[in-house]
Amino acid sequence: MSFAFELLKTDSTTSARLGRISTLHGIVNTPVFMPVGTQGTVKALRPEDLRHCGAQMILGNTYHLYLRPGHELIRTLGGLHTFMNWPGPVLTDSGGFQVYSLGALRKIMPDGVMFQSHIDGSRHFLTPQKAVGIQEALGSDIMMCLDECTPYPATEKQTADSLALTVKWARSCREAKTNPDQALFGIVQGGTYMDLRRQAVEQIVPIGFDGYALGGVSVGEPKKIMYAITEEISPLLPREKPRYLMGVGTPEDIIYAVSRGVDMFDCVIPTRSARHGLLFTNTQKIVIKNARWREDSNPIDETCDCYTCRNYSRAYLRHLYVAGEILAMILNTIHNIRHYMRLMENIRASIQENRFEEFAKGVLDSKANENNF
RNA sequence: GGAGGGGUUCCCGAGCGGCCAAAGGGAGCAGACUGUAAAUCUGCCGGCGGAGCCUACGGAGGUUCGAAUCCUCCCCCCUCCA
Repeated sequence: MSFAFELLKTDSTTSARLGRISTLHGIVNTPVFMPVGTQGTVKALRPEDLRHCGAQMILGNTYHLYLRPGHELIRTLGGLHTFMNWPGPVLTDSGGFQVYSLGALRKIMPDGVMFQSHIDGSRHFLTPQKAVGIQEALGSDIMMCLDECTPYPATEKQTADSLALTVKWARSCREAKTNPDQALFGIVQGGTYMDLRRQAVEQIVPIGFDGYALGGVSVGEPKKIMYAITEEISPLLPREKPRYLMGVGTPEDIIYAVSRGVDMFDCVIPTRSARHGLLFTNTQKIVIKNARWREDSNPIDETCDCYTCRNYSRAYLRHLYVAGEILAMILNTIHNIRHYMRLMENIRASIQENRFEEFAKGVLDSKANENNF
């Protein structure tokens, strides 16, 4: 068993935790933010860009890689790490999010999900067993259970039924797992119903996973609810296992969740926003296409050490974006990912130095000033 | 000199008596994006605080209850023939 989690430190005033995940492909310091690389690539970035930005672990996606190019092909070519030339740790999502996001193209059944491919319309039946099988073929370091990411809004009955399915599938996934070198995480669902969330914990944890995820948040519910779920449920998860808040989030969301004891995050926000021209800084969000940057010779963020900020002006980045140049997406993504990685580095350092609460407050205060821009 | 075609809102371009401040693109301006069907999507885009009014379809007249649309003259542009 090459997967392990070590809890190194817990913050004295909050529930923030400092930890270390060991995998066959390397060490991951937590709290960690994992850039999303759905189709075997973090869009617009080369692996070396990711490394230079400080990325430790990235995501891949079961559903997408199964459809194209096919998990057996990837297995034949040496697994996902080799295939995509990313030697570091990889976490694969199970396709559970696609159960949600491809709502119109799938049918949920007791034993799995009937998907209609968004690529060519062909039909595919994804079961918990298959989801694990695909992820074993991909060779990811952390596999996720197939779940149903319950949509918002959903009635209590719908949510309970959905949760029952997720729990049942979690057991199937656990049983289907054969490779001891790959970790498998369980996922806590339960929508916006706290009782169901607690039940989910009670039912998922005993199955015995290497880590636990909080899923089904950031699907359109009010932020308050997401925070409440995080606050309530995170402490109920086993202390000695990594906690993963799926699909989250904004820098503010991450800081909040870290303060409640969450260790792992992933989100498309930094990468997608970058491609769409929204750039993060400590004090403001920059919509790079805005006319106000037309003649601005400053970098996106004076305090940023990324390749983009060290070499290019806002005016140039605006030009590239407006002109529709590929380089705009590359440079923007490098910046946003580096921004997120620095955020996580700062979070880890502040926990280490027992000043996380102060750090969090500082960041949130400067974020609050965004409204002034 | 002769024959034909054309000048529409920032640009291209439809409209060819009322439903036209004028289709559709583009440009411009702004917004959204949370386990990626996303280099995507949305809104605004003549002026004046709105119902409304004003200014607008090369220019000037005219016909008509009503004109970007019909008529007259003028000014430009393009193609072909001499």
